This record gives sequence, structure tokens and C-alpha cells, in this order.
Amino acid sequence: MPRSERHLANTQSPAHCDVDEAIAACRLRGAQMTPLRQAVLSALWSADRPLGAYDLRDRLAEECGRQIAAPSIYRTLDFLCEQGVAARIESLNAYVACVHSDHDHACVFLVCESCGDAVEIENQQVEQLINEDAKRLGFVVKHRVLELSGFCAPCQETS
Amino acid sequence: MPRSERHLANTQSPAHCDVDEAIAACRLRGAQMTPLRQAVLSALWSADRPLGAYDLRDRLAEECGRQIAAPSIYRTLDFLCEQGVAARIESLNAYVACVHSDHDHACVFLVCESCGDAVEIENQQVEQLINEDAKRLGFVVKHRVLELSGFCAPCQETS
DNA sequence: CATCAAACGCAACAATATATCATCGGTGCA
DNA sequence: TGCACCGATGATATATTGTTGCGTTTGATG
Repeated sequence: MPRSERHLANTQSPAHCDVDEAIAACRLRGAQMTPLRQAVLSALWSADRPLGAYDLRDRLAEECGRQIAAPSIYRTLDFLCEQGVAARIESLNAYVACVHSDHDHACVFLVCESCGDAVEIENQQVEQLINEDAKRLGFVVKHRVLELSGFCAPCQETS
Repeated sequence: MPRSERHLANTQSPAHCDVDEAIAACRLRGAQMTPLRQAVLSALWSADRPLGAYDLRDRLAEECGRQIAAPSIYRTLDFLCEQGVAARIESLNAYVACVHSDHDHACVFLVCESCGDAVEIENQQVEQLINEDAKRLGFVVKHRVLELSGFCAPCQETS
């Protein structure tokens, strides 16, 4: 199920949004939402799993009829991540659209080794605990990478 | 300060070990500690920051007088990570020696963007919270990636 | 000492990411 | 209008990181 249909199923989580809302949010912050940036974000939203930069390039190539160069893809992804509307999953070298709309939130990704999908959850408590640890050590946190790999519920049933 | 001297400074944390203890622990589990594996682990212990696979190759080349091929390095690192005596830091594409001796523990790394060093901390509470979240969603966790990037205390003073 | 599996070497290659410079298009301003 | 500037994108090349396949060596074990 692509991200664009999943917010209805996830009603227990707070503050979901969709592509258009994400784009609007960026615009409100004064960010330029160029055609390329919108295209990349849409591609992430319509994907059913995290996409690598080169996957994205291939998907966009089909849509646009031309090749976007790797540096453009990476620049665009960096922008979207800074805006908080996408996130990089380090353990996959891949990117997902961010379902939670806050600009600066810590999210935890559950990455399924079988189907390859990554589900984003939010946990304020974890964030708080981690911040306390960091604070105690005098460490100033700029960015959080919280990823769990394993097997999602549907994939356990089928195996 | 290299890992090999740091366990004395970190007296508040539990169950620290050094290179020799780590090697002994692997042997107890029946793992073959070959010269290459010991050399790689020692190199990680004596480093003052996480090392990339190719950094490691270069360091070993100086010591051994010959080039170890990339696949050997990666195989060795995989082995050490499985044994729990080293860990991969996804956000750096690099590896560190693991200071905590438990075979299957979740550790959080504080990665300084300035000096490049990564400090390992353990937080049972975080681990527990995350496990609860995963359990609620029917997700079976196999591996955890918990990394915070930012600035460590010493680096803040100097800037 | 014979056997077997695990570890290692080697060569090629694939995937991921960045550096550098050129170009394009809008914006502000004389 | 003409011009200088700036951010976004294009294009090319290259760097860095990671993998595959296969043959050889090594070391534990009977």
C-alpha cells in the first residue's frame, strides 16, 4: 500500500498529512517547491517502500521522459529532508516521504527485511529519554537516526 | 582518546571490556579468532573514531606490509558485528569496537559532527520502549540502529 | 595424513555519493 | 530596458563504499 493511502489506516497516530499538505507546508515556510522537488516528493509518496536515489532517478525518467542526473536527485532529497517532508533511512541508503507533519520530530522507522517497507512511528518518550542521556553527557543533538529492522506482521504470517 | 584507554574514564557505565576480553569472549562462543580478525578488532580499538572499511584497509596495510582486499575487510567486519564486539554506524558508513560486552545489546551512539568520534551508551529503557512499540505493531525486531549526531561536550567548548 | 568446511585472496564490478563548472530563470535595482 | 545577482538545475567526471564469483589456503578433526 503506497504512503498516499496509508494515513487512513493509521488512525491511531497523530497529525498525518499527504503530499499536497506537505507541499503547502514547505511553501508556508518560504521554501521554493519547484517541479522537480514536487515530482520527487510525489514519487516517494506513491512508492510502497523506501526508494534509493537511483531508483528514484529511474522512476522519474519514465515520467519525465528524460534522465535527471544523480546530483540533482541528491540535492532535491537533501532539500526535502531539511524541510522534514522526507527522511533518509540510513540502514537502507534510501528515502521515504514523512508521514508526520511536524517540522522537527524524531521518528522511528520499522524496516521490514522481507517486504522492504518502512513504517514510521512516533514516540515522544523515546525522544525524551534520548535527549536526557545526551544532555547528561553534554552532547547537543542535531539529528536522530532511529531504525529497527526485522519483520512486519504481514510478512510473518506468510512465512 | 582511543577506545583502549576510555573504559577507565567511563566508570559509570556497566560491563566494559577491552580487546583481549572481547577476543576471549568470542573464543568462548566457539568463534575462530584468526589473525586477521584480531588485527581488525585491534585496529578498531586503537582508533579514536569510527573507521570506514577502506580506512581500515589502509591502516592494516601499514601494519601488515600488504594490502588486504576489500571483501576480506567486509567479511571480517560482518563477523565482528555478528559477534557483538564491533558495530556498524550506519550514518557514517563506519565501524567501531563495542565497549559493552553483552552479546545482544542495543546501544545508542552519540556521533560528533566535529571531531568525528562516536561514543556508545546503553539505555535499557529506550530499548524497552522501542520493543513495546514494535510488539504492539506485531513487528519482530532483529536489529537496532540508534544513532544521534550532533556535538560532543569538548567540541562545544572549542567552538 | 586425509578430509572437509571455513576463511581468505583476487579480480572485476555494482551501487552510492560528491565535486566542479556551466546554464537557466527569476528578482531587484539603477 | 539592461544588468548584476542568486538559487536551482544540468552535465560530466570522479570518488567512495560495497558485492559477486571463484579459486586457493588454512586449520580443525577423525
